[in-house]
Amino acid sequence: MTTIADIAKRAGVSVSTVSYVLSGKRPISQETQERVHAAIEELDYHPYAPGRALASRRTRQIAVLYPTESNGLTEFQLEFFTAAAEAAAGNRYAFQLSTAPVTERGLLNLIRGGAIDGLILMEVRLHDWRVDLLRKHGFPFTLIGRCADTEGIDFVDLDFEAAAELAVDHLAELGHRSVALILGGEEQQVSGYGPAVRSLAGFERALKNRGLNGTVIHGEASFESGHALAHRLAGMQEVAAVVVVSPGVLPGFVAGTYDVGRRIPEDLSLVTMVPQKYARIFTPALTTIDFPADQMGKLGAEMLIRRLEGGGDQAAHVLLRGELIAGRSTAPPATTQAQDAQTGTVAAGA
Amino acid sequence: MTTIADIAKRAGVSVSTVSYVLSGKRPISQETQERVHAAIEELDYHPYAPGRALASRRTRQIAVLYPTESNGLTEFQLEFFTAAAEAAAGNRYAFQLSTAPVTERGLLNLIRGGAIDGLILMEVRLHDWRVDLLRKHGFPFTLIGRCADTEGIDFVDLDFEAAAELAVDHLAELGHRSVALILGGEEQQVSGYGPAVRSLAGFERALKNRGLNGTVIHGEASFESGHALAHRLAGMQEVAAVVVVSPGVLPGFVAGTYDVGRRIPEDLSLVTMVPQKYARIFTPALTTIDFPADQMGKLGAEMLIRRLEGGGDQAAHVLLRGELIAGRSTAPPATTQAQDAQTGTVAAGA
DNA sequence: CTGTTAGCGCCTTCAC
DNA sequence: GTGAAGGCGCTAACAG
Repeated sequence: MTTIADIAKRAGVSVSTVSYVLSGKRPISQETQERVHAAIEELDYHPYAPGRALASRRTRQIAVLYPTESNGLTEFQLEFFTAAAEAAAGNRYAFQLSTAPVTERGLLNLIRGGAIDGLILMEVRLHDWRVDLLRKHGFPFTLIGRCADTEGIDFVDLDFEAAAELAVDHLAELGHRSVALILGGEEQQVSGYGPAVRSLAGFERALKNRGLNGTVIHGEASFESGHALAHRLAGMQEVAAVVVVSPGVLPGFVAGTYDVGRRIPEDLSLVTMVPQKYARIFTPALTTIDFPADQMGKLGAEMLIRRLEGGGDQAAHVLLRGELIAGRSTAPPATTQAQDAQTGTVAAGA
Repeated sequence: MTTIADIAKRAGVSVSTVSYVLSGKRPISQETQERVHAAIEELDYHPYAPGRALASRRTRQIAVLYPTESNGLTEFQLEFFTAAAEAAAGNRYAFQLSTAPVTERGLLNLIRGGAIDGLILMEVRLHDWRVDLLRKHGFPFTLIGRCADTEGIDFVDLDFEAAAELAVDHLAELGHRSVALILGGEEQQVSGYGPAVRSLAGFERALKNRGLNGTVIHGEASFESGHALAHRLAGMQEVAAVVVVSPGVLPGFVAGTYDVGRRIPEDLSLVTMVPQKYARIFTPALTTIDFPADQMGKLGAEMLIRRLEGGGDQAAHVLLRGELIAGRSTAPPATTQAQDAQTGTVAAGA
């Protein structure tokens, strides 16, 4: 194996010079640089990461913690991961996908093991022990979603409160006076799962503002559960408008709705919160509040990396607002034009 | 930071003893082991990966190479990744997702950089330079898909040839005499993309066996392209049965089919090759040949790890066969029973 | 602008 | 069954 010592010898310089040529951390004469680079070419040298990591105490690896048992958003997650991985690669960082360590011991092992420089946390709870632990140990991290106390920590989140309001407004404008909200399991409210808690808050606020009637329904993230919900909703005659927040129930819910003989949008207006790419799979295309998963992945990774590179004196708080894209699942034949547009509001502050 | 030296001192033993207690690579007396473990507890020691990696020349990291520009199967990829990540974690390996290095230089950097022990390759071509390069350098890897010469290399692949036959048989039994096959872009045939090449072969064989007429159509992996294909197919009156191999065209194709006033399955029988979970999203649920993405991810990771651990003297060749799951997209109201079953044939040999 | 050198934390050969 | 010691490849003081 070729090492910098070989390069040094070949180029007639010292090892540190080679190291500095590579890192650029101190000025090296043009001529020396060229000799070193020539040697690197000739000997086909590739820096050896573990050596580097041991000496510098940095691995240029980041990881995303994604608990598998979570209510998989499928399309969303994939876009998120690939965008994050690309952003990482663009900054010459490796991107690691970790599904395992939900235990304190596991997480400790991860951050003390020295294999990664920073972490991206998903599925964050309002009060999340992982956040507390990372903070306590001073380990760099970024949240996808956010906890209650965001003092000094980076996050990028979706504005589910605004999204729920937007959804209700949309349905109200279609003439509905009674709207149902379908969330994930009730334990999500209890455990303070952001999307569940905040969309509920936005929902209630919008109802009040508009003077509408509302019903909140919980369902598990499975096809069967969604299917059952459709049946249940069919029994509630007065409700012909529904907002589905939990993506997991969606396939079953839509299928179930047709199974009970209700058509979308003729008999039931539906607004969802999934990527447009996903919403468009359904027939007819669902109306959705489209959140830019790829932007989140990119931002999440970049925020973390910036912090790792020392640029993160000020915490970055990014709250993305989703845009409502009408499918054919709500109103009389709305626009079906493909549009990839999306908007986001970005705010920085402590 | 706590190191094994600290542990050694605390336990009153030498550093090598601590190391051996941790690795179990040589017999240590019960008593000594206990003292060491006690010290580890008290000092809250966590082994430091880079040190370990530098000394042992192994990182316990594997990576999957996933070219982003590929025709993303979304659902499939996500299931695959998470299953692979879990399998890796189960064997105490970290799982890395790499989207970047399509260049020879990038790949060389990756395998010479020492950051990973082995690679999983996706989107393999019949003649794939990456395979040649890895083979030449003796770097451990596993294929998802397979190349022409699989001598001595591990792979897990889907049997697209059998799948295409199965699809045609199914359609023939429904009474169709003329069947269309929708593939991805034509360049996939040229570049020898396995799924495209092999499903075409199976398609043609099945046509011949059954004495049917066939049409082959290529489309890009985009909504718009799929939409256009539906229009095009509508112009071919005699064809009321179609097999869609490329998942990318599916959403657009289905939407387009409805847009031209054709119903599925009443006016058009459709068989696809996507995960059932995905097929079920469509309304009505699509008939699909369901490949177990999670099994592939698990197997791919495990095969690689087994090889890394020295168990891989014999190359493992795994060819998974998909099961046809009838949705409501083909025949007169077929079974809609949810069934998660799947079968696979496993063959070992050089 | 360049060289010398002492580690980074751990593994493993060699000696006992 | 246990110790001692020499690296693994690279970085970053410290010297000039």
